[in-house]
Amino acid sequence: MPKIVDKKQKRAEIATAAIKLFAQKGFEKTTIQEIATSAGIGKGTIYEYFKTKDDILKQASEEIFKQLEQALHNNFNSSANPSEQISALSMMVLSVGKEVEQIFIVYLELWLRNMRTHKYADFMNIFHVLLGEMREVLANIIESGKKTGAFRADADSRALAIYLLASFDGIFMHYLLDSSAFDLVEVAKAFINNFIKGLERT
Amino acid sequence: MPKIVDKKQKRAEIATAAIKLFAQKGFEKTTIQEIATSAGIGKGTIYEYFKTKDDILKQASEEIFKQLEQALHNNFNSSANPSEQISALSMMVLSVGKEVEQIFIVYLELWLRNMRTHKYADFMNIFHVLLGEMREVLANIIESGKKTGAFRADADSRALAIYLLASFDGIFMHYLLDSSAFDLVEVAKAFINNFIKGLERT
Amino acid sequence: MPKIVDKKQKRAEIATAAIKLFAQKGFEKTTIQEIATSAGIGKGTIYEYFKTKDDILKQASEEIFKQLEQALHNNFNSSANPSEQISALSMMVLSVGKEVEQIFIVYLELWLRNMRTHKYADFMNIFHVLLGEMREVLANIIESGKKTGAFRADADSRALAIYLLASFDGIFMHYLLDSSAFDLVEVAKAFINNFIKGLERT
Amino acid sequence: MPKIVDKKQKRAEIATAAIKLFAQKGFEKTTIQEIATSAGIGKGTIYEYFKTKDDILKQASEEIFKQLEQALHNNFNSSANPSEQISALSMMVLSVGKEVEQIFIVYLELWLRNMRTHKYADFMNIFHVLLGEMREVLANIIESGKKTGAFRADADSRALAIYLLASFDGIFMHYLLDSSAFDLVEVAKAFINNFIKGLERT
DNA sequence: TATGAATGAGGATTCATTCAT
DNA sequence: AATGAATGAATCCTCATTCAT
Repeated sequence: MPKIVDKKQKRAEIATAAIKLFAQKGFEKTTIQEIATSAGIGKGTIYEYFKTKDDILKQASEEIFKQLEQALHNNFNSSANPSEQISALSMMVLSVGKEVEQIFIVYLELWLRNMRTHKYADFMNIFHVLLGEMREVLANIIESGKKTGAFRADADSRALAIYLLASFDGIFMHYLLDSSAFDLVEVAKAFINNFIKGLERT
Repeated sequence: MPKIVDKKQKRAEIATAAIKLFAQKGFEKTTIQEIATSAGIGKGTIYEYFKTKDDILKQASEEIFKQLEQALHNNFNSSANPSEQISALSMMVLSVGKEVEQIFIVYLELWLRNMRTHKYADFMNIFHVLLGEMREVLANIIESGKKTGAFRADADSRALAIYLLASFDGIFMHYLLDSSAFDLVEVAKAFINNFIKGLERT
Repeated sequence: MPKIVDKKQKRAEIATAAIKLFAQKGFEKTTIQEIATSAGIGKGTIYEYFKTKDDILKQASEEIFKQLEQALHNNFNSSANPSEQISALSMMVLSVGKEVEQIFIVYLELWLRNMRTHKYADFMNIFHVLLGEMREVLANIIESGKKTGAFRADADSRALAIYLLASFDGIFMHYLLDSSAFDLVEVAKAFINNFIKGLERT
Repeated sequence: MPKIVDKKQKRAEIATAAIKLFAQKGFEKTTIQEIATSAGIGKGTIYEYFKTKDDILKQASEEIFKQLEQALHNNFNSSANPSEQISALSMMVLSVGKEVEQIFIVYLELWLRNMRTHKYADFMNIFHVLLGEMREVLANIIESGKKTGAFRADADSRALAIYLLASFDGIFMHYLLDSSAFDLVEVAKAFINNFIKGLERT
């Protein structure tokens, strides 16, 4: 009887090794040999777990979205008032910190790929749903603020939610290009604070 | 020196052809042959104008930043009050429209490349400067608003400028992935409006 | 030694599975995995019965010649006069029918392999002997016809035997390429009949 | 301006080099590198002339049929009486000699490939036509013999033509497997002579 | 100057074979 | 004995780059 292996686990392990490399060098520039070496296995073994190189990217992206989702669900507790909730949610998203940097870079590459094909390929769907959910959550918070009278009644909650979420990608992108240019948390705090101020009734 | 101009012009032409392809397929997946064909010249001729494939990307990125810069400088006239200036600047950046979509995709790929190397390679420097300038312009507008008393005195103008500019990339990125999900201008207007509201004294 | 028989039997079973695949896809294009799957066993198990992939081909060819031989010996009964014997032998060879088509294709591939190496490798020896025997049998029939005065005295029995046997491969080959082009038995009958006519004294 | 090359000629040259190797080692076992080396060019250059490895086989087979056709058309002159014509045609086919041995081996491999796919792929079509023509020519000769009263009126000219042509492949196949076993021309002469005797009226 | 023919380094993928269980 | 996980040698093919014309 052959060695018993948790195929799923091993797939995930390889994907993790791949993500690191994809982040460092990009998908195209990363070779199967490098992934194998990084995963501590033989080149051929990769093909026991993945059909093609693209398949690795697919698995890797699933890994990524799983992590993103987890990071979000773990950290967010919807206590407090709408203003605080927005602030908390924003900080949470942006403070995921170093461990997600790599993830974000691959995430950006995936984004790019999907931009080009102009359709949500496999994996991107997962994210599409996640993004939709987050927009909803955020819009609801704003709506609830409007209901309590804390926020302007004329605020377009969906539009604001969409843009605010998008802005997270933007600031992260700018931050990762040159992290010495500014302090991410500080800048974000100032901005989110201003965003909330814009919402609040006076 | 009758050929000098020609050479420069041809470089630009080739770069333009390249940008289109880079946007469609990505840098790695675009072949020299394709660029040559698209530019209507022979494969070997490319090397009369560019040292390497990377060199084409460099020229392409210069082309891109030239266009971005032009788009910005052309449209922006610093009339009116700070609030209106912010609004105008924002709309201008975001309303560049279809012709810049391709540019943006390549711009994103360049961003990704520089994220990975963790240093501003050649071409990126140009952008670094441009970004710095824009941050400065925006921060100054906010500062001037503070001076006139229109804006909160405690507003961190640099932080807000940094984040607002970054947010443009974010929303554009989200928009280009799925342009049917929302109306870019509408969403941006609502958000910028809120941003200004957050700044204004009450 | 209870396992000995099993082992032999299993070898034969695997070889049978292999022959089917070799006929369909050719030896090179058939993978060990496919043979294993087709035989209903694990890939590794193949190597309990065969040293290498070539070894399977060897066994398969033995299987093939065993079948060919059996088909011949079963059907041939040397009754009647020389003319009838030739006719019967010919028809027997050619009427083996559908079940041997697969066999013939692999047989042809084996032939090709041995043509290339310009030596009778292992398995081919068996056939070499079989071919020799058949030539002998056929030549003897002709000789006996000459002795009884039924056949021309100047007939070169060995040459005719060699060629006639070879012609069976030729017509089978043509038939298998496009079995709709002609009726094998009908064509063969006409030809063999003419062959015998050529032999008979007038 | 680049080197001017007769692409067609070079394709043929490479195909010729390939045929030699295909005959020696078989298509599957012949590597692109080997073909390139044998053709005295670089591995990559092959792909300037052929899309894939299969494409080389296709070109090679065209080369082969061109040669076969030429060999036949060059040598056959329809003089003399039907008996002599048959004799001449047969000898011609079989006496093509050494230079066609290689060709024949590849021809056999092509045959095998097409047997498997059960359809005439590209190249095989050419041969199909050639075979049809030859059957026609041969059948016509027999028919003309029947008309002059030299041959039996009841001879099935088409069947005999089909089989006789097929027999050429058979005897060649046997001869090439072990050319020391018999003298091809001698054996063929005896056989063809007998074939004609079978046809002739008595 | 312009070109495309030539090239080989490089990379994805396949698969026979080994071996630990 | 039976198995399939692991492996790397081997191979096809791509493509940036060079260079002769």
